Amino acid sequence: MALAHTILATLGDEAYSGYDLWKKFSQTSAYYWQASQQQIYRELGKLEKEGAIASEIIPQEGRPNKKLYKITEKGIEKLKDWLLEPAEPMAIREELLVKVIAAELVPRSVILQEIKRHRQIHTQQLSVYKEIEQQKFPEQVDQLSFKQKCFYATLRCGLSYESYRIAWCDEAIALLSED
Amino acid sequence: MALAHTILATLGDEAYSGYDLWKKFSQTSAYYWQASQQQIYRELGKLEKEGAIASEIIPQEGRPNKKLYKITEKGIEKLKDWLLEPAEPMAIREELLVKVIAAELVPRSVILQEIKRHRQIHTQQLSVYKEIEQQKFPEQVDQLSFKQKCFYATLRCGLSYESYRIAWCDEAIALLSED
DNA sequence: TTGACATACTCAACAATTTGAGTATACTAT
DNA sequence: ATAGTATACTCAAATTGTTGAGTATGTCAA
Repeated sequence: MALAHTILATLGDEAYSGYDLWKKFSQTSAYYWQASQQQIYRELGKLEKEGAIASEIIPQEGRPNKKLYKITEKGIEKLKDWLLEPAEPMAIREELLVKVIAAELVPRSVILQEIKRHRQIHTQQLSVYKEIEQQKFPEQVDQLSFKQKCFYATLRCGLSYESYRIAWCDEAIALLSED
Repeated sequence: MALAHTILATLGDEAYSGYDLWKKFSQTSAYYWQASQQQIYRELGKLEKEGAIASEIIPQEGRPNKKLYKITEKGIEKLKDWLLEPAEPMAIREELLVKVIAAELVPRSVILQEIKRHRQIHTQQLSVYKEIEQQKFPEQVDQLSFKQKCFYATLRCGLSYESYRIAWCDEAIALLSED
């Protein structure tokens, strides 16, 4: 599964503690994979057991010690093997659409309000991504390294995802508001 | 969770057997919720246990008997209650993006090939949705009933999702092909 | 006549995800 | 003073999702 591989990919760059990974996941990585704290800790435990990552306890003053994880040779091999396997596009599972399907059971305003709320959330997220784009990628894209381009591609995916969602919300609101 | 509610919403229109639901899910409903046969049968069992749906065994000649499920009053209430609760946009979990993040570990052609393969799958799915749009909604959209408009809105979501994915694949291929 | 495919469903096991509580320390603002 | 927030992690339980086998019958084409 992909959480393990996302962690391995992240640890490929530098060492992280579980907590650091969680923060990174809730911030920058949110646009390609989402995971809770508990999931990350458990996955780290599994990966260490199988030898794909190794930890070192860093004593800290004034705050709890942290366990810093690094990827091992074995982990890099595991990641490479996975990269060579094909992956299927992920299934769509969107609660809002299920609600739209059943919308006739409640007053029309209920579903319209809900779509508007989602539009608002996506607009918010879009502006977060736009901020990141401006901060991290102000230069010409062809000046970037391959690695940076890869990261930029995922950010562009997040950006266009939010734009598509907003456009759909507008279309649906127009369609379902008519009398 | 939404699978139960998707089933309830579907049974709101007419009675279905588990097998019929599965077929409907793999065909028309694929663009808002996906579920396997086993998930559907298990969920039907749970829903019947809690009294949200009721079944009737239909003896058939020449093929196995089927268990037809209908929604109950209790099920309709359950569905309505759920419709009134807000839902959060679903988390993005896209394996392809994890692969893009880790792409530097393998030859560039590996990830480019994979993106092209995904582009092909999305193009295929887009044409399926376009076919459905032409077959089921050739008329003026404002002529449709509210219920039909709701269904159409979900189809439009599927259509624009596939278009967005194809556009992203093109962007990513262009970005990552440069030297 | 054999094998593929469709109908119709059940059972079991496992993997992944979510939810919530719990432990501990330290900093900061009211 | 104390409440909120951040750091840092663990444990348990329930739900949801995937994988694969198993049971039965009927149709259709090679």
